[in-house]
Amino acid sequence: MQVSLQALKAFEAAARRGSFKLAADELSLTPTAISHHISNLEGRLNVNLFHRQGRRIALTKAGIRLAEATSDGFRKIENSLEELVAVGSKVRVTTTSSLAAMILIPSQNEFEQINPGISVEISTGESIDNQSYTIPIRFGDATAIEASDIIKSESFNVFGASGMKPPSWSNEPVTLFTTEWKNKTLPDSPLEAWLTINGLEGSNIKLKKFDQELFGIQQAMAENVLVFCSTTLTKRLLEANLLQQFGTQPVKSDLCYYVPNKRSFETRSAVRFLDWVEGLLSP
Amino acid sequence: MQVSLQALKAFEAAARRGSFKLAADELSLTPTAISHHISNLEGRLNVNLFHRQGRRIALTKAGIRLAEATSDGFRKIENSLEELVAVGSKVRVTTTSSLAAMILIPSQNEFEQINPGISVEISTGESIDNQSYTIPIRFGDATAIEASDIIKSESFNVFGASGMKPPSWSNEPVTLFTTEWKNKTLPDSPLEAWLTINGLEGSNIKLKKFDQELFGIQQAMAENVLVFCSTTLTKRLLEANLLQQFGTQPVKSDLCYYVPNKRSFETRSAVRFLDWVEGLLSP
DNA sequence: TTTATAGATGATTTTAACTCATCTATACTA
DNA sequence: TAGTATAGATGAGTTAAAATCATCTATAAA
Repeated sequence: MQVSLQALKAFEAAARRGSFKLAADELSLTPTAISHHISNLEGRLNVNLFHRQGRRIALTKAGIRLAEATSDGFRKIENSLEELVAVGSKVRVTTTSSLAAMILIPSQNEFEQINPGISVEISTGESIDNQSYTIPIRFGDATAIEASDIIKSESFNVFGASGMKPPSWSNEPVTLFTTEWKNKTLPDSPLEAWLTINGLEGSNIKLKKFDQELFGIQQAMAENVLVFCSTTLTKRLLEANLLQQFGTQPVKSDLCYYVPNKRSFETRSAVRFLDWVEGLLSP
Repeated sequence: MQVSLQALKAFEAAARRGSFKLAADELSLTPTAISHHISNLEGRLNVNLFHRQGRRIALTKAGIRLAEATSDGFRKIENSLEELVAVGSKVRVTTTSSLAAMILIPSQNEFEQINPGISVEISTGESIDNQSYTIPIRFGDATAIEASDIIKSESFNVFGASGMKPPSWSNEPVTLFTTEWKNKTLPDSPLEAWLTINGLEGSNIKLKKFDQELFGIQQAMAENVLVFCSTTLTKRLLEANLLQQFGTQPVKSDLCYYVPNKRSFETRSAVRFLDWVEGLLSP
């Protein structure tokens, strides 16, 4: 096409505003630039687009036609751009209650301060809005998931509130909170393996099961009871000295946090956010 | 808008062709230019538009969305431009049979040779196609028409084939062809005024009336008879020595050729054609 | 009439766009 | 499984398009 797009943009603005000066203001140009663009356009098309009566201008019939097409065309493009800019400056994450409440939400502010211009929106539950461009961080079976999608493989250990005395596994019965996933297809939390590793198979343990790790951890802290749970979720609480470990060895599990098709997230904000979350969760 | 339209054009082509190189060929640019444009775009939008796997590229979800919008938008604009270019390179004229046959069609070729790139289409009759952008050259009452719309005011005179002897008005009866317009609202052809001016009021004249000047002129030439008609239509035939005058004075009339809203024709081809027609008809 | 404003026009300057040279990764070929 | 050709990325340098400035004209408002 032998005409310049900028000339068309100038024309579109001038046609819409009915004035070269107003068009110039809108596009942050001088009226001279608009005038040059339009006369260039008219020359190339061999068609007058404006009637000029001294300082007054009015669209010709041909100008009206072209103005309709350019307005529609540019509006379509601009709408799409605005949408993309909005998408590019916002990260929407949906994940489990536990990861959201114990890791993401407490760290959200830090991320936003390091990355001005990116706002983060965290939601939990059954994908509240099914909009695209929302990053799901799911909890699942690492053996069934593409390795490149995994953000963090889960290890488990026993934790207690920071003031607690170390438990004596051999003597009295010990109350231990643990989690039984609502989703039965998930691997169980690896309590047996943990007991084996730590030589505690025969201990007298009274289990209480929660369906989300979050609740078990909070309840354990409130009641001064032990909880068997993810090392990921407890990382912050350990660092803040609200939880403690008791010299036991953590045990690896087949559970993990992952993002389906992680590489397909194309906004740079999303990539940056995911990199940051991986850093947050790595030891 | 903070992104360049040229970058969007480059993106649109690359998205449509699925290759920077092909896009570059299409836009007569180097692949480097496309690459720069697209990475500029991605940077400004904070969104990746293509997945790159080495030398293979594929649109991201965001890229697909933007590609749809840009393709639609640019196509809309380009269609309109093509239409305007077509309109700008063609002049369509509709006029009376007489003007068409005796002036415009014989001169059409000359105009097209002086103005390469402009093609002329001449039609007669009741506006064969009511399309816009067709210039009507009408025959009408000069007293009822905007002065600026008039192309040529009509004068009338008596003509005969070039071999004829001058008529002797006073002696024998003279046969004279003349025109009676089908359209009764038009002023009559000014035969009375012409006789007065030339001092021939009492002559013995046998009138034969045609409803188009063209027919009267052609018939008069064929039968070696005099015809009272427009000086405009006979101009070419006089110059070609196919018709002659006999020393009589022409008489002005209220008839004229005109173009309704002449100034509203905005293609430069149309303006040039009308200027040329005026030149053609001026003495 | 005077003044202020919008636009046209031509020369000059600035900036954005394009290319060139170089490099990397991948696909094709032998 | 090198060897070659091709697509694209990257940074520096060049060019051409686009913007401005200065000047001028026509019109609307005061």
